Amino acid sequence: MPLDVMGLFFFAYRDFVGDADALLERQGFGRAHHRVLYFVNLRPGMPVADLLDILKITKQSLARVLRQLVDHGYVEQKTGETDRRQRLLYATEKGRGLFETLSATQTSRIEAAIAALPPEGKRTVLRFFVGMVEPEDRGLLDRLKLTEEL
Amino acid sequence: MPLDVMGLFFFAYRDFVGDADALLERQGFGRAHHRVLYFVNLRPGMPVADLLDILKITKQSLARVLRQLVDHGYVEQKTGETDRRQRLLYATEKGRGLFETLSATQTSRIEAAIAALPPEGKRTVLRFFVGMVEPEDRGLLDRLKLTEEL
DNA sequence: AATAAATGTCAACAAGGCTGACATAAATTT
DNA sequence: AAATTTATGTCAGCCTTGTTGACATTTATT
Repeated sequence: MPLDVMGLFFFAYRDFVGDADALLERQGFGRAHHRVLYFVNLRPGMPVADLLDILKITKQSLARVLRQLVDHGYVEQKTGETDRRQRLLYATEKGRGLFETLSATQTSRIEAAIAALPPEGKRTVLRFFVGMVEPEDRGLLDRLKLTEEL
Repeated sequence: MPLDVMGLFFFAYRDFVGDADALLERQGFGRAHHRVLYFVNLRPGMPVADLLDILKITKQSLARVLRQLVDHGYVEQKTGETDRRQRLLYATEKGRGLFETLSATQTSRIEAAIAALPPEGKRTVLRFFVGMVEPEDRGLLDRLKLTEEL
């Protein structure tokens, strides 16, 4: 059993998400808000249904978090042009600012970890991550343009 | 910003932990129980304090989960020999069995992802993970013998 | 006109984090 | 020997973020 991979995966993810926790708390937000901010910043104009597929949570859970982000002016919703039933999600200027603050420590941590690897290190790590994702979701990774370096 | 690493890290971890969720639910357990089972299987005889350091949760949170594991016969506690204040944690035969069941799908997922990488792939990934961990906790990784392949 | 889809909302519940306060036994320090 | 510290446990209550089920609204599709 690859016990070492399991364990180190746990520690790495623990410290990766831990970076933003203190900052989030000050805003009265949690990790769920951070995840929404990440995807809304990554692909502005994403419909609610896509976010539900990505986060794999229920719409009720998402609604609660999203409402707070909208109410506090971090995210705005616009009616879709081609399909007017959709609410397309956009980060506001304020939302982009918060996301960048939250990401600053994560970014340094990632860049330091990659800098210590051999030349092809980043590609290898990204390929590992893709390999860990459910095959049926790999197309989604492409659509989100997360696999462009591969 | 290494947005791709952030996103793929999220998806990979989501599907990694998701593997065990269905199985855990049948036992009435959750991810917290799984994490305890992992570390108790990895290093039998671990004192409670070490587990608290690792999981970075409060003793009250751990106590709840640990109590259920002990009550259902998956984990047993023995008084430390050198320091009789300590309660050393051991997985029972039943606990080892459950852990192996929970790990089966995670193991295949990890092995498949690594098999698709170049020869040095596993080492690169492990080194990345270590690089993501807080420097002050890297000694802990060594003590847990999670860095032996590096 | 009927149905389906995208979204929102209300209500109730559970897991698993948290804090604070207090208790006990064993080790260590004074 | 006494005082203090350490390792652990426990009670009580709170918060975030997940869950299910039911129902409403608007817009698209059939």
